[in-house]
Amino acid sequence: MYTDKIPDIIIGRLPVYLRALQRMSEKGIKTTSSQELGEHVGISAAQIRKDISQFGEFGKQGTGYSIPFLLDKLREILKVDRVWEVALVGAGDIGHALARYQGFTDRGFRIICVFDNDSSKVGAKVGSFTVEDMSKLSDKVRECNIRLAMITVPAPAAQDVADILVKSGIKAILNYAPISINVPNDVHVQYIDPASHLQRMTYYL
Amino acid sequence: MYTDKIPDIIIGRLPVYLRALQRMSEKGIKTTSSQELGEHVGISAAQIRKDISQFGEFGKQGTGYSIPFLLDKLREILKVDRVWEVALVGAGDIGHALARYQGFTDRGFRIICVFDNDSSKVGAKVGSFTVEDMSKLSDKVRECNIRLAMITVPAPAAQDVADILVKSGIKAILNYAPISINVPNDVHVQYIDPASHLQRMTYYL
DNA sequence: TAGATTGTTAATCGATTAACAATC
DNA sequence: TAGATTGTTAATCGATTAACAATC
Repeated sequence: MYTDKIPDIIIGRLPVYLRALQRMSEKGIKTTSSQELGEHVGISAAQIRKDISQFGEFGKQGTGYSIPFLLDKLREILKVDRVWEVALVGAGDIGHALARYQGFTDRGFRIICVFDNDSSKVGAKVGSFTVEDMSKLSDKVRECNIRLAMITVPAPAAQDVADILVKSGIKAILNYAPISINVPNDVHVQYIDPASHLQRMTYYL
Repeated sequence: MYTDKIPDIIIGRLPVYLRALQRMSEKGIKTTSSQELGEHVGISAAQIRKDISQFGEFGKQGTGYSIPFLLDKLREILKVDRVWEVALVGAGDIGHALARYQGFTDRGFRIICVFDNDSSKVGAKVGSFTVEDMSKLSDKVRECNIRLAMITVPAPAAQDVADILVKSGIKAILNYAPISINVPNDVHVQYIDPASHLQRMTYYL
């Protein structure tokens, strides 16, 4: 175990392991091996052992890994052994879907507010939330000390929204707008763009 | 230029370049450099030149790349110089959002049918589509020779849906269900799982 | 004990970067 | 022409794999 500086590519695989282990756990499975987990997620057993061993000796020779134990450890490593409050900006179709999404529960996240700049949407209900005006965004993020946000506004508005979020203290952004956004080095961005994902596959067809 | 076997990691960056170039083009910009494009997408100029040069000599010393020309080439390489028909399975909130999503137009994709196994949803309208029963899925995919599908069903149903899709001839799947699915080697899968994307960032907070 | 599987090492493989001649 | 920027090479850096001693 050497906790120096873990490569980001390893960090990116941990949520995949965590997700698979959560599924196994739901099925009542209590133990797994790097071999078995690897078959589930499509990653070699050697790589899984190497990845996990970066953080400690979580397995047992001969028997493999205790799923509840490894779940705890991975949640702790990824800091999702708590619940993060998330701000959602954009109350369109995708925003609606996210506001009502059940999949954040038990994975460490909870949306707590929804914003839009469209006055016809402000005040309306989206899931269990009342849409607030964009002008309230900054204060809310600061007051509640929110660190995470999701952007589901149209592409031309995304950079402006990102700038406001960054200025308000947001440190991680999940961007659904199909455009690259520029943020300071200490702010993390992940992109979800279905067309890009599809384009990555059509190359091979 | 050596068209041997392009690494998948390069293919994965091409949609990002394509997206950025499309934005520049919309703004009326006609020319760019590896330097400028790199600043937009957060990738080094050297890497962009290297990636692009895998496919041909598309730039000019001194002036850089013609955006319309590079757009054409990238679309051709990624095979999105045409329109791919896509089947959507799952008419929940995410399915709704995708069915109504305007972002596929001009990026090479068009949803042509929506399926669900919930009899209360079958026959209902989702965007401009009428939801069809899952039992019709296989025939439809075969008849229309559909190669691409998106899965937006709950996790426990995703593997079954994937199996049906694969058996019907689907070769690329965009999976929104938060679970790894197993498919044959010649079928491509991409995952969209907001919780996983967020977990990848909380590590750094 | 015998069998199974980890954690880790060393070797291999692949990706990124820096540098620069070529040339627009 | 002078300045800018490509495409490509070689060097560096990083990731993956194979193998196996340790040990449950």
